[in-house]
Amino acid sequence: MRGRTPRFLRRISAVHHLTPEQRRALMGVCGRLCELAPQRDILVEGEDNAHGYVLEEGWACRYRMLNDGRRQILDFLLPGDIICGNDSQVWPAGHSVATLTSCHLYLLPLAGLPELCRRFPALQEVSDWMTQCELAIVQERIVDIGRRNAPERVAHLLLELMYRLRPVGLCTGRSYELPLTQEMMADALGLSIVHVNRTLRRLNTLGLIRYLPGQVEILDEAELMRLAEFDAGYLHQSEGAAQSGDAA
Amino acid sequence: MRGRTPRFLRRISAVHHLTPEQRRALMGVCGRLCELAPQRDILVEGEDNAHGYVLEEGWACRYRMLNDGRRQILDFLLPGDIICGNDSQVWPAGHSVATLTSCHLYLLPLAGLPELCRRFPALQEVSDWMTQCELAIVQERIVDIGRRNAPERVAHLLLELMYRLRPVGLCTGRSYELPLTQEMMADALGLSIVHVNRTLRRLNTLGLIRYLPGQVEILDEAELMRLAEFDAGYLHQSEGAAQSGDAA
DNA sequence: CGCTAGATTGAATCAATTCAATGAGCGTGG
DNA sequence: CCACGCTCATTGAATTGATTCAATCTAGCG
Repeated sequence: MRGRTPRFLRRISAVHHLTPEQRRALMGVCGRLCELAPQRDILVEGEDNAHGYVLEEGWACRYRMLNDGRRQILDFLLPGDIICGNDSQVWPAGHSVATLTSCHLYLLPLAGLPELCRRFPALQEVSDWMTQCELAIVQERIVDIGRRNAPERVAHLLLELMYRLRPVGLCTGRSYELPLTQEMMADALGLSIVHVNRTLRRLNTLGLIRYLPGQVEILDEAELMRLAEFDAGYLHQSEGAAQSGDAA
Repeated sequence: MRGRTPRFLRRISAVHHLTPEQRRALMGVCGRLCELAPQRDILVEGEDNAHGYVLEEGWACRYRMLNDGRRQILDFLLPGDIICGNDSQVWPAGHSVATLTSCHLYLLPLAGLPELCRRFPALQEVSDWMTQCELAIVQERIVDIGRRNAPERVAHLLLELMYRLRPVGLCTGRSYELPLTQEMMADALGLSIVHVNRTLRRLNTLGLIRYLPGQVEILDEAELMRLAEFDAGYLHQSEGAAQSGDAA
């Protein structure tokens, strides 16, 4: 049964009440579900993008490349997230978006959205909320990279991912699948691969997490939150909804 | 004569055409102009904010504090910028906003805005555009802090500020007033004060900039842009408008 | 079985921080 | 008018967190 409701509706519903009519309207603007291999660009920096996507399954990221090959991942995109080329149509995208794993996504033509939001002011609110979530996440990342050391950064990322995966049913208790290579984490956290490795290893040894490539379990959530000064508030999830998970 | 048009209208007009009616509507929602001393909190992290502000004069910033006193500045706010507690009403602010210099600002009650945007779809576009500008700026900051070294970061910041100050008439040719202490720059760039100092000094010596506390001149813009891989596109200014300055 | 991508570890190096002083500019009060 | 105290800028020296370089190890795969 579960899995029938698209993940993005699940994610929205955890925070915003949607009438059946609004759900239908949202589903209506989505194109058909398509599949993409890992490591494929979805949106490319500098191009104009007439449509976005809804990520139903798999992980993706926003990223920027520097000339000499350095990469910075701006944000991870998880199932249920909506991917707009940041800039509704007018401005060329300032960054690229790529799949990290194989993904299922709905095409989302942006043309109809403004009209839809005008017809359903509640959807304008939802849209604003999503934008604010995104903004809050990148702001938190700035604090991470700018002022937290490696263990704090890694801890913060692992907690953020847990809290974001919960509402879409991808976190069982305190463990979840983490389909990121250490290189991807490094590119998101502004660290080197080697240092991410050492840091994960250390958090393992300290008994705060159990990390195995592809899988994490948060062993000592309280201590990890203290270490990272993590406060889930910035994710803008409602209190109750944050608890719902597959296993809950 | 100049200065009569509020800076935020000037900033918007550089990119979006506004009808006289829309201008009046925008001015109409602004409260009276008030003054604030330097280093005063405008919005406080964790509080609900029923209103925003329009920054007419002076510099401010969004920031987050960590428990041990580390500070991260997320974004500088310049004259003409609009300051909403990120989260329209519903969510407590995830960060604080404070003045850096003494400031003049209009109070901006948020209550009326959604209705106004519905009445003037063009204003919804303007609002979205502003949000996207903000998002793009913090994303660029992530690249800065995550993957650029100190000289690149400082160069990038100085260029960004120049390009942002131009449309509001605060950049004369290639020099502008920079009312930031080196500590503020350090907190924005994820560096230590000492290192910011050395880096500014180095850029001076290299002849790329002329920095004196309170004042910057970009001496070799081309080389500085190459160094920082700076591309003003992310600021979402229209091509032509970017050229207008007090001295132009 | 050899190949490749990713993970892991040690050692050397380096960019940036911290610690510690000094200097310059400014406002205030004696 | 000048001395004191404050903030901010500047510089040197020591330290360190993180990177780079270089191997080795492992698992999946044709």
